[in-house]
Amino acid sequence: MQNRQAITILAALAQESRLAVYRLLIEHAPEGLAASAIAEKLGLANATLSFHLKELSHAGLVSSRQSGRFIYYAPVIETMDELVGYLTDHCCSQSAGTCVPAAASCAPGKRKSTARRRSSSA
Amino acid sequence: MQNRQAITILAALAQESRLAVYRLLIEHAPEGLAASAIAEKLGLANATLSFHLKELSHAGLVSSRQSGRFIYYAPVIETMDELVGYLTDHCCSQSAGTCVPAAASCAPGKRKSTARRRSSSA
DNA sequence: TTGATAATTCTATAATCATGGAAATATAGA
DNA sequence: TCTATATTTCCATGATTATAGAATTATCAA
Repeated sequence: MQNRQAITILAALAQESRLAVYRLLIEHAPEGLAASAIAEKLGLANATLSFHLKELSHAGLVSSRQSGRFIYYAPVIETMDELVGYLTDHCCSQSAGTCVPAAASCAPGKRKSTARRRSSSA
Repeated sequence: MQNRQAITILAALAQESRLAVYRLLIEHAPEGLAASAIAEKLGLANATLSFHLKELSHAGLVSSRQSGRFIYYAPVIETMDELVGYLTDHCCSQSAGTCVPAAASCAPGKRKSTARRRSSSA
């Protein structure tokens, strides 16, 4: 993960509406929700939601797929995995202490592998 | 973790200078670095760094302790732990898939316990 | 106390971002 | 095709944020 990408991801999540959207989509992972359903559940104007979904997509935090007239948005868990890794990268490397690297995941049924995760995880 | 706190933490990290400060402090966990050392390493003006350190402190991402004329700043790992938990909370709860809850940690020597972590971790 | 160093606060400016109405685009069904 | 529905883009407005010079506060050593 590059610095600029991490900033983009963090900025995407550091906003009330977008964080609510993301967490709602996490609940509905992996299939996701249609934009109209998100707008209704969170009480957001269409234009506002569209703006925020674009930000989340651009950050790689959500993906979209068309199904008829609906566009379904779903979270991309790998992105969160990588972000957490980046944030705690090289932890304590300049110190004497031993360190447990970070990991984050939420994969339905199967655990998606990323560069950094706790060794004992399945 | 409350929604507002998560926003504060994410916003604190979603800025180039602050993310650089945080990652630098992570490297130097757990003892941290003096403000002057941070300013020098990252090439930031004193006033600018002070502004950013206040944001990071306010978010609970760093702590400070005075030592003579120096003020040492160190990362607070527990905050990152809790944030990651919050971000992937209730993952897939509205779906059929099984789900591995998230965890993040970087504790020198000992693993700090938080509300949510992978069950198999030490 | 005096001088030097460390860090913060004050302040103004420039830049970026969130919001939603209105218009435009896309899809589906009849 | 025509109509209804789903979503996005355009645009203007208000609000928030980053930056650093200058002044201020705090600590130490002599």
